[in-house]
Amino acid sequence: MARKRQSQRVTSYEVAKLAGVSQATVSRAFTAGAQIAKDKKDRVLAAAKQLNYYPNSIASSLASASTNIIAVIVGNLDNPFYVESLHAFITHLQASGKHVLSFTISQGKACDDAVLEALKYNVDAIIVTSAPLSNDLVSMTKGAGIPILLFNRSSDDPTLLSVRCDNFGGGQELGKVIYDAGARKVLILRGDPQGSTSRDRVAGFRLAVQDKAIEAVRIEEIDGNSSYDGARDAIRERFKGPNPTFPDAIYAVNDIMAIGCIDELRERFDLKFPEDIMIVGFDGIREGQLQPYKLTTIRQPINAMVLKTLELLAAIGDEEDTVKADSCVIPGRFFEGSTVTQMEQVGTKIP
Amino acid sequence: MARKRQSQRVTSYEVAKLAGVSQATVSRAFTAGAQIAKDKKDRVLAAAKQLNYYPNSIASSLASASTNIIAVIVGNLDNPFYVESLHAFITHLQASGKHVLSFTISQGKACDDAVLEALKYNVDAIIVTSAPLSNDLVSMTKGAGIPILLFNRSSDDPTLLSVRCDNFGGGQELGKVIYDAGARKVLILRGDPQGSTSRDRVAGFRLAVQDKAIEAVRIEEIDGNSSYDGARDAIRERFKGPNPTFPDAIYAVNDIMAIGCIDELRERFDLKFPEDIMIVGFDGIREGQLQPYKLTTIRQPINAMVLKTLELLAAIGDEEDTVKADSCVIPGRFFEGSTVTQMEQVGTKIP
DNA sequence: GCAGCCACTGAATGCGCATTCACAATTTTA
DNA sequence: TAAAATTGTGAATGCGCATTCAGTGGCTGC
Repeated sequence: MARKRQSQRVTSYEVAKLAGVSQATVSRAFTAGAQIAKDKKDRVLAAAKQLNYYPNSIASSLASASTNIIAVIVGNLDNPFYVESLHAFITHLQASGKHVLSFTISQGKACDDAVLEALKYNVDAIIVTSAPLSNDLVSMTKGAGIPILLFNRSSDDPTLLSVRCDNFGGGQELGKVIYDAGARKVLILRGDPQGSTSRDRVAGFRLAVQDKAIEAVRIEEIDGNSSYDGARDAIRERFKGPNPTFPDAIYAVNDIMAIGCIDELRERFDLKFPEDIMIVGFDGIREGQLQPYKLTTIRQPINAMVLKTLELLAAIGDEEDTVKADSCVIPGRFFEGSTVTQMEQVGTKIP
Repeated sequence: MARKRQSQRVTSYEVAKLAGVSQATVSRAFTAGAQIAKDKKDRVLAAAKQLNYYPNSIASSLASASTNIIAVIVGNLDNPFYVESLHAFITHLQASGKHVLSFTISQGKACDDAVLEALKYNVDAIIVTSAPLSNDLVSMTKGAGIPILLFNRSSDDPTLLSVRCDNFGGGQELGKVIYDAGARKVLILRGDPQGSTSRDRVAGFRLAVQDKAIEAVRIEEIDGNSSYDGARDAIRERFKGPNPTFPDAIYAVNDIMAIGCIDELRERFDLKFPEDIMIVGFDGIREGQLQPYKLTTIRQPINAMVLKTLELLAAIGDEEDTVKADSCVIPGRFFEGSTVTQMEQVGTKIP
């Protein structure tokens, strides 16, 4: 049934016949940098245009063992951060003649199935953004010689390359900001408890506020499931009952949860930010910068991270294993919104 | 250089040898519904597992002329509506064993390049969400026998299948709501002036408010580029200068522009919705339902639209051209937010 | 007991292209 | 001018699998 298609498609043999050359020459005409005389190439291209021929990438992939397809596995498209990342990957890969095979994983599931599918298609590389990965699969990708890269997460496996933001450093910076703004009672909204990202962001924050031994900071941690709804639920649960007491500040380890917090606290308690309570997020998603939020956060340099990832990919292609894993932590950038109380600038100017 | 990979990969011949069968039998073991005895199949699968074999989909695609890949071309990932659509496509296609090759098109560009790339990969179908398409390309897809479907847009070409929301009807409904709420001076924020979507939504709206001959409605139209920033710019421009006068209501033909309007008007004039000015959007994106917006809108049934699209795809596979194009307009659903003045309910209950 | 049928299997072939190899047609060098 | 290097080309081959075709063996029914 699907069979008729192949007869409809023009092949390089037909072009070769029309152009009066061999099929090999047609192939060369469409291969950048191939050895072919200019006049023949022109003749081939003219014949190809006349017949409406375009190369069959599938056949080409089979013959050359390179598909020009990159698999991008996205953990959670409900989080705009991953949407923006996927967008950046598609845009940049498209610009360099590659293609993106997209997979999504529902929250909390392993991405093993997606990786396996990607392997079947012999993709040139696999990029995993969040989502856990089993060791078996990693060894299968190694067996297949297909590079696999982690984006925005790290792994205990040191042979796995990963590109991520400096989550620890970013957390630290936010901790400092929150402390300097005077918060001494802080609620931390964690994301995925398994994930390295949430863990690092919390650890950096804690270090920063505990460093300041001048005055103790009381910290409480709850889980927000890395999602808007999860955050709202967690906040609702935490502050249920009559007359809840609020912390001085909330640190949500990603922006989408911070937004959930704000919405929930505004709706139920009509709280003002930062007057009643301060809040910071992490990621720098567009939604956080909408006028009703103006969230103070650490902006992840998505573009730089994506470019770095693609750079690594290219490097792997060149010389197998010479890539240093430590070069792949990129600093985030503090974004001053209006959800943290402004202190007098003098203090922060001390070198 | 990329060459070594192929030697690493286990092939069906090796599995065949280990299992003591022919390669053809291995192929059958991995083909659902193929004629193969149970014991042989078990033996093959065991051997495959032992060798870590998995079929090469590229080779399989070449041999069978079906890739199980669907190209999804997304016009504008800055608009959350398209993000949600892409997400839905990926999720549903993944569930049925298909794969998504994603392309994005920058605003206003034609999607010809992406279509051509998709053709090269011999995809099973091409889905285009927004973005214009040249006639040449359409005929090429026909020549290649690859179905092409429009999502959320229509075309003058009647042979092109398209699935979309009832934009005209939705616009009409919003017009009615706005009129009934008492608005007599309305500003319409158009999207892409070329696109059928914006046009239909405006036309329906106009019909509804002009229908009510009781009292004339003054309508003004400006362009918002279908984007958040575009809407903010348009609003800023429109209401610059001292003491601008505002309309009773704004109709943004999509939610993301409505949000841009709200942000701009809040920030510069501290307007309240719906007290100072009413506003409605179209799409029903998640952002519009955040607590600070609660946008009144028409929600596009993305899931239903996506499922319908995939259904059409399946139908095309079965029996060439028997698909009726008119069955593909799906009604949207009015979502009552809090950006339109509530009227007493009595009036609306009149049959 | 034999024709006929069915379920299954393996050998062979081709999908469309890239690539290797050998060779012809140049051009360069000795 | 002969030899060597260079460039360009076509024939042949294989990438890994699905599929067709021609069986083989077991079964049923008469």
